[in-house]
Amino acid sequence: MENVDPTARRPRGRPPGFDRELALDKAMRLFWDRGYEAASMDELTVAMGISPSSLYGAFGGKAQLYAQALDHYVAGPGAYVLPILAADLPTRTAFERLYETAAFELTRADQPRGCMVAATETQCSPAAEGVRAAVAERRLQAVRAYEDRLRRGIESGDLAADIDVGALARFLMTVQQGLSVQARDGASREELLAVGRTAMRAWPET
Amino acid sequence: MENVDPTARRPRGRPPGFDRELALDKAMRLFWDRGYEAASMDELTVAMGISPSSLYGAFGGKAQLYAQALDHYVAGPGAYVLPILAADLPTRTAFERLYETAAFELTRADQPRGCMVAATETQCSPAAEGVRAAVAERRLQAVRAYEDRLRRGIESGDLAADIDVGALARFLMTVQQGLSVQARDGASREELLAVGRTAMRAWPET
DNA sequence: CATTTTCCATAACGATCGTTCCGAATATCT
DNA sequence: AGATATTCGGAACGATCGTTATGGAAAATG
Repeated sequence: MENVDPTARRPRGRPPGFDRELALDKAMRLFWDRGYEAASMDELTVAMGISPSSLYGAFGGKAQLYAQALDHYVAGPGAYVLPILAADLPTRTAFERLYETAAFELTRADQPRGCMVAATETQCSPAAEGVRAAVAERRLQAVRAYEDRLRRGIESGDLAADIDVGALARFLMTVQQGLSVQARDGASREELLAVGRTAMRAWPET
Repeated sequence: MENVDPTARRPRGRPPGFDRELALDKAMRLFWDRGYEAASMDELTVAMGISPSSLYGAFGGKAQLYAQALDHYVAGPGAYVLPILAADLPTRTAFERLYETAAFELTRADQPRGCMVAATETQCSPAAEGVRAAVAERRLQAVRAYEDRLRRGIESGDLAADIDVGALARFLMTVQQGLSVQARDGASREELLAVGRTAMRAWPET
């Protein structure tokens, strides 16, 4: 934190007239709900409560705003994933909890449905290819995080050493992606929970 | 078939200068690759080899063209699903084969990657809400087809009568949707096959 | 209070969006 | 041949896209 001290030296000119974090949060929610291309600058500026010139001054442009909104998502509404993987739980329990939490988070009434990363930006115009690639990279990171967690499970002995870590991690991610589509299509929390429980039946015998 | 007879009576005016089915096929591939909104009329007319006026005359407009392209997909590249469900196979074998075939179809070099239905149009501008709803309805139909197949399995005795048909069907569909995202992200055929095999471990004991 | 610096609302930009209009082309029917 | 019917290519439409330029308001410093 900085600049919370009222006596702190402020820069020379007129101070910004909006809360940067709050504006970013509004942008995140619109991108999350609509996707990158379907969220227009007009809608963004209205949602954020700022003018185009302010948006460009503070964030750089639409693509850069999306990138920051994506970070804001991963650090905010999507931040539930890593702590569950990092927690001191049996490996199987960790993924059970991951799906339970996902079922809850993907269907919250106070948020757009689904995940901003899992199943978005799979199609786009050539102009948005950069954004698509950035989101796809996030998905790849998630698979790698799953793999790391599974390897840790093997090391700690609660997962057989001969399992195909890549295949299992990719399967677990596949279910997450499918859950996100289902959530966007209006599936209920209970339905997602049932899907997650069914998926966990694929867990390898120890 | 009709109008294959060369002596058949032609309608009054100038005959169309393009093959309607072929043009629809080209449109389908572009929509399949790009999604509805990211495929522009300009690109569509170029890909189809016709002018905007011909497109409107023959298909009605962009949204109607998409609807017909979606039918064309389901009757064409996406037609592999229903025969597998209808085939006289053990229920479990049917879904094993479905995933094997999906892994093959979703990664064909001569087609856009992924499925045109499974994980597309989950986000869009308000103007395209109708298209989004139409694709979502197709997804719902697929889940229902899975449920029907599972119920048939219970009747024929190769599936326990007390299983949660809805949950299992939805899980199977969830995996299909996730596979489509993976395919679009560049996953290999072998990786998708491995995911499918892993998913089938969730199959209930008989 | 004057000056300096920054912010921001508005308007305008060129490009592209989906759609429509119009004249020329090409067929059949009388 | 002339009238009629249908299609086609291309230009043009209004709307909206993301972005930038302009100019005045606001709040700091000196």
